[in-house]
Amino acid sequence: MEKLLELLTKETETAFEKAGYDKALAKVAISNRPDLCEYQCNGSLAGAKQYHKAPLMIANEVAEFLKESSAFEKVEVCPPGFLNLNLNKDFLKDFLTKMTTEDKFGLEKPEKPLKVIIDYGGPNVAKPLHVGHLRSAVIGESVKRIVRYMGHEAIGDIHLGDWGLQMGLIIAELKIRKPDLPYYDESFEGDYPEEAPFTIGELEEIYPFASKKSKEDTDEGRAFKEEAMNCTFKLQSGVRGYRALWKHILNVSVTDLKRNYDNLNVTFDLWKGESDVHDIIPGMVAYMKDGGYAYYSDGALVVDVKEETDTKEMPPCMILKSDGASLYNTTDLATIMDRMKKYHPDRMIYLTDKRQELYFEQVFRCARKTKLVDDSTDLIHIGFGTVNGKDGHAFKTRDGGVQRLEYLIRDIQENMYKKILEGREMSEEEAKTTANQVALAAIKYGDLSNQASKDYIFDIDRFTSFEGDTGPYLLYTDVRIKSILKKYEEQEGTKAVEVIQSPVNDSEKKLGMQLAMFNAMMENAYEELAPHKICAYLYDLANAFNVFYHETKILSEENAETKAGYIALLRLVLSVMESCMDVLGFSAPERM
RNA sequence: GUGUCCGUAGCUCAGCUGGAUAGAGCAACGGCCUUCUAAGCCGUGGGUCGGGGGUUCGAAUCCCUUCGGGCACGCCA
Repeated sequence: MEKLLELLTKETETAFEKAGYDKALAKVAISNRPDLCEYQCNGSLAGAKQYHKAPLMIANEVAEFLKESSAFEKVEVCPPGFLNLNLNKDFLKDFLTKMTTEDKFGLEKPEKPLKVIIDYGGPNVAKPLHVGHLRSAVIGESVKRIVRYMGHEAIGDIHLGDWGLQMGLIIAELKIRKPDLPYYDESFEGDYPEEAPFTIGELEEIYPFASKKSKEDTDEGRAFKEEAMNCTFKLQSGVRGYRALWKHILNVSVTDLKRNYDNLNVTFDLWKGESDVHDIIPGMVAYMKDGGYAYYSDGALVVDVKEETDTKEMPPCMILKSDGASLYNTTDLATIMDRMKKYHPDRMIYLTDKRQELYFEQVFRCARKTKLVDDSTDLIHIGFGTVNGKDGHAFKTRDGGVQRLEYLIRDIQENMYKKILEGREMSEEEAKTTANQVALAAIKYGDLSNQASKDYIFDIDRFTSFEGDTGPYLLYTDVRIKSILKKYEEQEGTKAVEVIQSPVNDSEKKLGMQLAMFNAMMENAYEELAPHKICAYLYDLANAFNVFYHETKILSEENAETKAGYIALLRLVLSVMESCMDVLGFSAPERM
């Protein structure tokens, strides 16, 4: 269905044309002077020059025709030529009624649904998630849901870091710690144990230990690094025992990652990783050489991605290091090739730290130049800012270490649990479930309500506060509505028919107007891939509801029709709110 | 050096495809619960939108310049 501002613009367009002016001037916007009017049209000012006429005259002429429109209950001309408009109440009622009957509140379906792959998460195997992984997961999940909500096909891929030197480091260290395992014996032909020879806890300890050892500037350190590289080579060459050990590492790690992402209500359709494209890299490299795209520069194989229009320096995209080894570029390009072959997506969206912007520009240009993708596929990088602590610097624990995501979440959950027990009578079990739900909303809303591209301060006290522009506030509002609806059903049963009425008071109208913006807002959030727009809308909607709530006695309303109308309005508010929350990746409890 | 992003109230941030008096939240202060969850609502104070120039009837928004800060710039990811 059409968007409210489009419908209103149609009315003003007609009036502009009838008065003899270009309808392109007729755009209606939400008023920035709510004390004067609800909507405004500034076209008369813009058209003054074109028509050599005072804007006030144009506005007056247009206003005469606009008064015939049934969409407005007030049309006023304000010097120097503003058209101030107020919406007709029945027009609003009809619009809201239509919203309730249409799928997704009247959001238009795409003519041709796109296939979109979203590459987010990007954790490394055998390394615990830390705060830095939060944004990719939270924003990526929301972007995926936005794309899906708009009616497109979205495929989320976690894109694991599962193939590099890190794996060799772990294997080399295991070799030292558990030399009796059968995996290193290349003459071994029996079956390997099904059980992994380590736990996730051990794995998480081994990796940093091995990594540190390999960087030591001693004979032992250098020898260890060499052994790790050797192990990496054997793994990548397909040596049976090394592959089996790697599988164990992968399985143990993925199980743990799934658990962590589940806690965040983040799910992936594909659990692909760098290892999945290992076998197609040689073919891709040959293709780039044969096609004349790639050449050797300082020993490394590169593809030039500089364009004539560039004003900045643009280093070439490196395909192979001078020692012949592949690097991140290589697997990323091979992944693009693989995805084109298997899925042929219309878009690929990558979520990483914004510091990788130039890198992705190079990769995308290279993919296009070498014709791994054609013009029908968009490649998009969403670079997000850093999560900082209250001091404005990168988020750290009290002792200066990297904060594990799991612990951070646990702290916030406990914090919420205490607050809920303080404020409400609730069983311990319900309080715990509710606390986790509220904690998730606090974290996600705290993150998503900022523009993705900007750095932001992860202020636990602020995010977990139940006051102001926070996740918990939204949930609280949602719960309030549920509570009223529940009481209403106890009073009236479920058989009463509720029909939205024309608003009688100002706060009710404001609430309705905010609801009416839903489809335009969602479309805009999709176009800009900007979850923070949904957050802002949700907050405004919750605010509008709370004002309405305070001014209106709903359940004690004596006129049955009016009361049922309120209930219909509340149901709409609730379902719009919950749809928004779902797209953001969190939800509200029944009570809190 | 080249490029890029940012600078808006004491703090955290919106607004940036140009419109009237620049908005929220927090913090401060003052009101509102015998009535649907006060985790709420209403109100007060608080800003030469980093500085300077330009375009325009009109600039936080567009252009130029300058200051301050972040980040990135071939063998990391």
